[in-house]
Amino acid sequence: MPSNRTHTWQEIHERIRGNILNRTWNPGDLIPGEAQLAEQFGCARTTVNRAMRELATAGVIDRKRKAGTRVSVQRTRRVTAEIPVIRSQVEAQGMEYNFIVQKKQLRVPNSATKQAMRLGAQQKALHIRSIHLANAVPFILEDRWVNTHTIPQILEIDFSETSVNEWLVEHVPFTNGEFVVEAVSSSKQVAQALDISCGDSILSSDRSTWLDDKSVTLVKLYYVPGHQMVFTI
Amino acid sequence: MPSNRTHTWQEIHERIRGNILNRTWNPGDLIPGEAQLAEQFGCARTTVNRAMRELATAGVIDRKRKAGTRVSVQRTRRVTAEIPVIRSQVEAQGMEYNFIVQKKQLRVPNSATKQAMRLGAQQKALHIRSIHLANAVPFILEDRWVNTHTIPQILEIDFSETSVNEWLVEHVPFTNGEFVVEAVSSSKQVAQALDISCGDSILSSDRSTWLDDKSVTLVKLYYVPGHQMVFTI
DNA sequence: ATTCTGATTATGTATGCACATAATGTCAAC
DNA sequence: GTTGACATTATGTGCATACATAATCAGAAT
Repeated sequence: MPSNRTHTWQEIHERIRGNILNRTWNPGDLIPGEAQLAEQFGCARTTVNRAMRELATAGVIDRKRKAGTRVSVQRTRRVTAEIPVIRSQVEAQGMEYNFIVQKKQLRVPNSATKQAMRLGAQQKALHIRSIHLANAVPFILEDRWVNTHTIPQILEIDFSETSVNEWLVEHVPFTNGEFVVEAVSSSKQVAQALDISCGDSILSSDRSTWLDDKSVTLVKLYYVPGHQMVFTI
Repeated sequence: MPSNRTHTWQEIHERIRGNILNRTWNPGDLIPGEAQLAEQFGCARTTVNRAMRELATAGVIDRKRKAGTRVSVQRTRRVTAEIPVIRSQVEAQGMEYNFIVQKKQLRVPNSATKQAMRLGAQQKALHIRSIHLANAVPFILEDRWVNTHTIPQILEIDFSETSVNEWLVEHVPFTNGEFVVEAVSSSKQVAQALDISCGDSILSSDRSTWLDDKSVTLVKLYYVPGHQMVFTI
């Protein structure tokens, strides 16, 4: 037997969204107030409020106190994607994952990196370059800097079993970060590491993560040609 | 005078997040139950619930009925970006926006496109190719298919003033979609349109949007070399 | 040992109410 | 006409309570 509750917030969410999609209310239109909708749907204002709140965070409607709620006009498309740990990404495709650490040294980075990580002129950081393999074939080249002032314990870790990537995800939290994607032409060095032709068009991503105002790590990934990043709208 | 309310859900949100970041609770750890936290913070369970719900949708914690709440172990990085209307993107950089419509014809698309839009063998669709300019310099090449069965009214529109892009955003809602990014080597045709060298590495994005199970539009954008897409984590 | 059943428990959500807060409109004072 | 005080209003949030639901566990039946 179904619940005797009149409506769930999700139903209201759907009905409001439906009214928007059916053009009952057009972009820019003022939607009836919460109290009014609550009466119309036969439920509490709280319930309508929750449904509306979710719609607002999804960018479907714009809300302002006193002014009321209106259907968003410029619905900028918000795309999202889950960036998985590389191991999962490989194993999800039924391939065997491996990695090789090419370099690992504590040194003073170049000025661009120093600036990006807000390091002092003579401060060193841990530089790690590794290749991620799928079924023994190069898949991603990783060039990483780790701020040893923020994460001093990383110097003690042996990275022959776990990749830096995985260790950091497991052990180091971060508060915010940035992820930049661009297309580059593979340099000789990158081409050799990934076993591709020099000049091939490949995706590269730069990720920087922060623990409050302290930089944690700066990673540049070079993907093999043809790699796609999928986002949902 | 401050409110005599004990705590806002945002404060609780922050305190819980803080406890996670400070490693008071480690990844995988079980967090005290809602009732317990409510007592500890001196507020209603509803308030704790809301804070926890937000943390859960942000991917910081995992919740399961009866099992309890634990700090997420595999914190897959969820990145998001707002993809603006191209005009805004250009004007945000203080440049003048213009566009040129190169082609516009109703015809039967190739099989890949037909499949992607779930069109019948002989069904036609509107094909529009346009160039977006920033300060009169080519910025993005757009290759678009519009499903005229879903959006028949588009055939009546004059696209000399507004771009297809903008018209669709304004007038056509969609329920879901996909956004794929990859790096490609510019073909002769693309290079000529964007006024770049053939073979340059450029970003290309494919966006498909749907109104329930009916395809709305399929757009391929070719960006100018060096273009970056920025996401926040 | 295995399966089934029911109790227990943590999260999920609806409701009525009260009050907070921002934006807006109104109206009087100047 | 401009300014400023005040009422009004729609959204925002907190609380106590009640009940729903999924997962789990313990113990009984087989």
